[in-house]
Amino acid sequence: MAGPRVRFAPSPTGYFHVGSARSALFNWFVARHDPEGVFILRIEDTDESRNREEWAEGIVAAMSWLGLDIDEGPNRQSDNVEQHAASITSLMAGGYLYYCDCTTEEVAARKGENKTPGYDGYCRSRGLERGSKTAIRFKTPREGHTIVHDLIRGDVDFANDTIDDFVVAKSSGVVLYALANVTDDRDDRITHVIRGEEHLSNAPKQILLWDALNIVSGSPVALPDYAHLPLLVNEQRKKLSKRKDPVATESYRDQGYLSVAFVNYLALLGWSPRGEEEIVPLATMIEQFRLTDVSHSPAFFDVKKMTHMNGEYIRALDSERFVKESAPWVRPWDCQWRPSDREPPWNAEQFDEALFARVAPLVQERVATLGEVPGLVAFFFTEPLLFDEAAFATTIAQDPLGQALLALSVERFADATWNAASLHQEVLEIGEALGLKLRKAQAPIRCAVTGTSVGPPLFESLEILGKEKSLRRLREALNRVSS
RNA sequence: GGUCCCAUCGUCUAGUGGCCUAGGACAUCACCCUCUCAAGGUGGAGGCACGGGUUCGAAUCCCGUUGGGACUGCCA
Repeated sequence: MAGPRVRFAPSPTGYFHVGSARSALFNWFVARHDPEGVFILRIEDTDESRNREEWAEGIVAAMSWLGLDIDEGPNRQSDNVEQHAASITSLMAGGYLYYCDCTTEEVAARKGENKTPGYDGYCRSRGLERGSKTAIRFKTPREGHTIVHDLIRGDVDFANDTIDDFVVAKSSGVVLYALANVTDDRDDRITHVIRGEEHLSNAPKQILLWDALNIVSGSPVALPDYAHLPLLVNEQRKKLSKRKDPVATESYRDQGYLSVAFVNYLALLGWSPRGEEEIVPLATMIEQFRLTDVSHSPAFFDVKKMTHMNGEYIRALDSERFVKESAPWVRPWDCQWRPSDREPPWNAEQFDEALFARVAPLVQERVATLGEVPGLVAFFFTEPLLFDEAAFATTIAQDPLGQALLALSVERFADATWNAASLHQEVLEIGEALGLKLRKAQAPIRCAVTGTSVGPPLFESLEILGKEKSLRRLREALNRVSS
């Protein structure tokens, strides 16, 4: 028996929605779970306003970043317009469709108090011919029920009389989603339709179309299994909105989320691996994933939790890999891909790759996203130093003891052996001389040398920065007080 | 309004009639570690929406209530 054939069928927009990413991932899981599974990408671009070339490229790029490799495609729905038209022709011939010239206003006006949902079927028996203003509607059966066999939710029962005679083709001739999608799914021999829950109410219409097509085409295709994924919601428990919520996958990439962490987190939204551990290898997810295990209720997209997981993934990288992954943020100029609007505060001349490699281990365990890396190492590469004025004021400017400590440090550092261990010892002693614990004694030096009160371990940083530069900064900080 | 979906800690979830005094993770609080900040360690607080059934026994099954949500386009 052949494996499952699944498709991810996004409509192009300006970015890749995280909800789409999750749908794509679950489809991909189903395909990869079976050695013979096939994952198809079909871009549904039939709406004229949604067919910009770069948008489709964005989808492919985002999926490639996520590691969701495609077996067939990307296919364009717009390449299938002939098949869509053929569906219309045969369905019309079979008596399943009719022309309708009602305007939106007329439909609404006639609806009135009527109990019938949506369109009331006014044109069904008018025997209209094709015209420039005629849309095409489906003759939804008035009797009976349509059952959606949903792998996640079980059987969902829709009474046919609650479904209106929906439009399958616009007056312009363009075939609409419901039919275009079904036609393509039939042609692609899709076995599992896995998509967001917002499509659940489309399912009975599509099943009706599928069955009708089976009859008129003379070549029946087995109905696919359906699986409607729980929605991704915001804090207000509403479907993630492109307006109000940060939903662009690309922006998470820009911020420095690792794709493996992103995927792992996404998988946890509506599904969970066996056992107590949530951070699991991709292969484990693929192996354990079952559509029937997907949860029924909406899931909140919790960036905080994802950030924590990303931190764990970053810390688990070996140092060399961390340096490599950080490249787009620390030396974007020689990277193929670079985050948008995130230039580091230094230029190619100031940056020193070897030096960065030495400090990398110090920052690796301190960041949750790669986008935080430049901020932590900026003092190594920028000149002049950028000061956190509040920190400068409390640790140096307004603290005579801090100034005394800096002065003493300048003296003693001049003859010090320049490595972290002995610098540590020096500062310990300088502090003692002034009656300061190391905690207090390191603060002014840190601020003078790095410009802030927080950062990588100080003594290692001094060692790497070098004696000359460190001493110069200590003096400059002192000078800064008087000016 | 109509149709449909959903309901375990603040959040994501484990749980498929007895193993549940409900487990884990994030967030949160306390303490430990500590040159700052993190990370890490230990511990704490925190949940089965409500009401009826069924059953010897229900977070788990049924019904109802309440509450949330999706859809209701000549968009997908």
